Amino acid sequence: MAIKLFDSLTREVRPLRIPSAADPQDVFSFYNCGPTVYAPAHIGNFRTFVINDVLRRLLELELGAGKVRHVRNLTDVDDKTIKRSRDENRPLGDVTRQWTDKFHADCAALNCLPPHDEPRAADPKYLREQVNMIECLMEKGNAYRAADGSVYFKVSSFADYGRLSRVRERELQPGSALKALAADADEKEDGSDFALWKAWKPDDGPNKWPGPKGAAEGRPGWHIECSAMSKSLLGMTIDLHTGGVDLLFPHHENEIAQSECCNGTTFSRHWYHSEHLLVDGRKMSKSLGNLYTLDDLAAKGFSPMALRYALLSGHPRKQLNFTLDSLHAAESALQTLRGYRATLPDAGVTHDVFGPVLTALQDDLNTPAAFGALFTVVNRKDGQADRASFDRVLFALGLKLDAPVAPKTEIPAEVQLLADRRWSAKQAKDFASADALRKELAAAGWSMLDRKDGYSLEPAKK
RNA sequence: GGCGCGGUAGCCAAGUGGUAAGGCCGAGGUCUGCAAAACCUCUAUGCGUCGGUUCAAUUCCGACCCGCGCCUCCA
Repeated sequence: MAIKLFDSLTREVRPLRIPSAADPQDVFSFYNCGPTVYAPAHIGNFRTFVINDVLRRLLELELGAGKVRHVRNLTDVDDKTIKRSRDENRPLGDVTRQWTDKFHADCAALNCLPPHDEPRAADPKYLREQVNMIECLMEKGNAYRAADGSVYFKVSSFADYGRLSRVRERELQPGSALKALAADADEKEDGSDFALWKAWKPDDGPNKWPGPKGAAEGRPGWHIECSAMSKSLLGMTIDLHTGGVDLLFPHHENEIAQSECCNGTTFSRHWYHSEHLLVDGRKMSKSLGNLYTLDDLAAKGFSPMALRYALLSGHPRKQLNFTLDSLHAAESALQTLRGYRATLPDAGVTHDVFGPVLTALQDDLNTPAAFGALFTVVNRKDGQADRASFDRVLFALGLKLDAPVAPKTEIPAEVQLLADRRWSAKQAKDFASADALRKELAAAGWSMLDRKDGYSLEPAKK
């Protein structure tokens, strides 16, 4: 069964290309715009990466692991990374390595499969590719050198510009957007042109590289990295390009312009954009102070797997309002799945009762419907399910059901004493005292869990 | 102002022209001395408002109200 996915360009749900099974060279090429590594990624970033991870997993299940090539880039040279390096007075490479490592650790915690390639924009190999592409655009008359040695893409040279975001149908809000347009208007021939290469400025410090022929030393613009790295690793036409909705314009619009002008062929057969995660009903932002990282949630006692579940609990193409409540719900739901899995026989069932879960995912990545289908089977408890088929859908969703690591909490001596006294009272069948002591423990913030042969203490749940 | 998305039970969230999946919370029960866990049962005559089309609308159409996003380097 083919995977169907909404295509942002044609605005319809349509099947993804199926590579030829007979041709081992024919693989499904999938490029996902990655993070800028200058700070920890926030949970909104991870919504996109988790959704893309489910897509990757689904493709592997559908086509076979060897038939999918997944690339996700790292933006490690841009205004923000350079600013960080300047502010902290350390080399750009140190800064980006630190945050790349953190990103990888967070992805691993969220059980995201590593992409097959993870190219970096500042990698000399890919800097060369970017410069090549800019030179190609200059030769073809799609780009020009500005007075300061920067190079800009000439938007008017590409007739198809704006097809993805339908930017031509929009009218700019006077005041806000127009101001931004004016920022570097001196250097551009036209306000809508965008930078391919940025000439070095003192603020850039030591971060500069030889530019395209005729241009000044400097660094690549943001958009060109994806065009160049995608071409280098996946070829001129790829099967699928994804990212968050905010990348639709201008980033992806500009990528199309660069790639199609340089290569003379279709850039991507399919475009997919996941919607934003909101917090408190608003987009996350530093200025609103509603930005969470994985570490913030860990500090509140939530597991990364609960976040993964919560991020998938809304339809990927709809805004999802994140709340701490949704994390509580996710922890409980995961616990239910854990208990259920323990009841399953290893194998030996003739038909796959979890088919509807995968069907929901294949239908435009409907993750909430997939969870619904999953729990419908779980609740049936008709003995028809086996562990192998359950694990298959868990793989698709990327859910790991390891027992959560209980945070080690020091038990205060007085709490331990109360617990010991209660245990003794219980053994002596002095239930009145035992109950009173349980209340004292609760007041101290502890729950005492009785077993036949002893007890354990846990911090009381809220 | 332009472009786009959304409003479904206490919270979250699928879905369909023919009478509302699922998760969480909550309630009752079984089991435990009690508690916890586990398991069982229950929980929207209703899908923003008002009209229209239809045998039938939450689902289609129109108007309106409310919320959110994007509009040149934010996933």
